[in-house]
Amino acid sequence: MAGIREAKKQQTRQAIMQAAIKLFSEKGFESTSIEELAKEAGIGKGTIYSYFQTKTDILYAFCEDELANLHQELTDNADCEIPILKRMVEIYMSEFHLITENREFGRLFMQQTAFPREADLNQHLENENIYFSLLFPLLAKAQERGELRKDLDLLHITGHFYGLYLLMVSAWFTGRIPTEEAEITLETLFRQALEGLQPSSSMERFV
Amino acid sequence: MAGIREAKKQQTRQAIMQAAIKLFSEKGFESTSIEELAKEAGIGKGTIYSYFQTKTDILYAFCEDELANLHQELTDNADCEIPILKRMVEIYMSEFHLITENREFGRLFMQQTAFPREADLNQHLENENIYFSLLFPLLAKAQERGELRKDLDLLHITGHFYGLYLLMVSAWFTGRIPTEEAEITLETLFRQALEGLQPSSSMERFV
DNA sequence: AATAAAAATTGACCGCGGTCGACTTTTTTC
DNA sequence: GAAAAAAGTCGACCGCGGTCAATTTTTATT
Repeated sequence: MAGIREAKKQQTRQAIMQAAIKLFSEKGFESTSIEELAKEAGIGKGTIYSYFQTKTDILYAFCEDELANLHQELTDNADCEIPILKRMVEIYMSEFHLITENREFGRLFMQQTAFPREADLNQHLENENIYFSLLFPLLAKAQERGELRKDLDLLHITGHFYGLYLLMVSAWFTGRIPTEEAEITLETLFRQALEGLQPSSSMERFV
Repeated sequence: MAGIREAKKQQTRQAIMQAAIKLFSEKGFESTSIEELAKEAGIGKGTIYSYFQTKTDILYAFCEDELANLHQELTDNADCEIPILKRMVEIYMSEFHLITENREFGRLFMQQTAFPREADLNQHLENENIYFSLLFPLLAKAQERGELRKDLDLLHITGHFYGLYLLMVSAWFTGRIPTEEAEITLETLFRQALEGLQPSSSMERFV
């Protein structure tokens, strides 16, 4: 039987993930040692390292699973026709929700996502592409509808929104905004971005 | 003499910083052990921990020194009258320059600045205030000149620019933009922010 | 079924960051 | 200036993340 090994590997990987979810949730990431994790998963310590390169990789694997689910969900009921502002807030807030669920996971994940180690770049770019494939269609449609300027690069627009999201999450971690204000803050920032920071010609009468 | 102890402490602190700059530059942050650092500074390992709480704190202390110098410099020749776009690009690019000088320092610093550990929040907020005291006057003046909308919160405007800066730095770390494109990218993003992502009334003829 | 080759598992081991109680130096008290 | 108190220094020690040579398990070959 040629499949035994493959099947077992998947099983072991799952066992590690399950143990990780359990122990990380119970005692936190830092307080859980690799040895405990291995014991809980019913394997030896060294074996873990033939499934994950580092301890944090285990965490990221979990985060990416969650994120992949989320993106699938978002893609499935992708309604391109609702206003872009509302839609973008919706998308980013659902990601933000994952972060608030476990602050410590979230911190490490954001650190690694925004400013990744050189070694993790490939994996990072993969995730980014998933993102783009979700956002580009939405933004392109919005351009066609006249909600977004057509002379702007889609990449720059995506980046613009993402940058504002980063800022909001950063502000949350530093305690500058509480969880319940996150959404309104993000919406305000996005609206600012759409309308522009400088007085528009049509608004000159107010200035 | 009551001052002996104080003076010595400052001296020792400096010795640690000097040793850190030397060794971190020579062999990198991760490859330098606390024990080596202590030896280079001519003190015992444990003593380091009565000056810095963690190894990374030594790094941050260095970064903050650099940043404080930079901010002093920027405050000194603060010309409030040049266009806000140009001025903001200038300010953020000079900070970005510090980051490019040592990628690894930069990564840790950005990770910690944007998404700080709970324990470091106080220190973080202090730094943020220095920032605000630099930016607020500039932005307020720009509002008066009519370069920025007066109906927007200064905090949100600051955040908006900072968010775009975060995005640009993130894109640099992920290799999406090379060093020489950093400035033009930042300028593009800032201009987008000023003009707005949606078609302005005065531009409707182009749509 | 026997044997060889390949792959996976393991835990003793390493080096590191960080701790802590023992020790030394400085300051205060009288 | 002697003794007590306070502050500072130190390195053996701890637990952890991560490695690797030895071993076991699976697959390929005949």
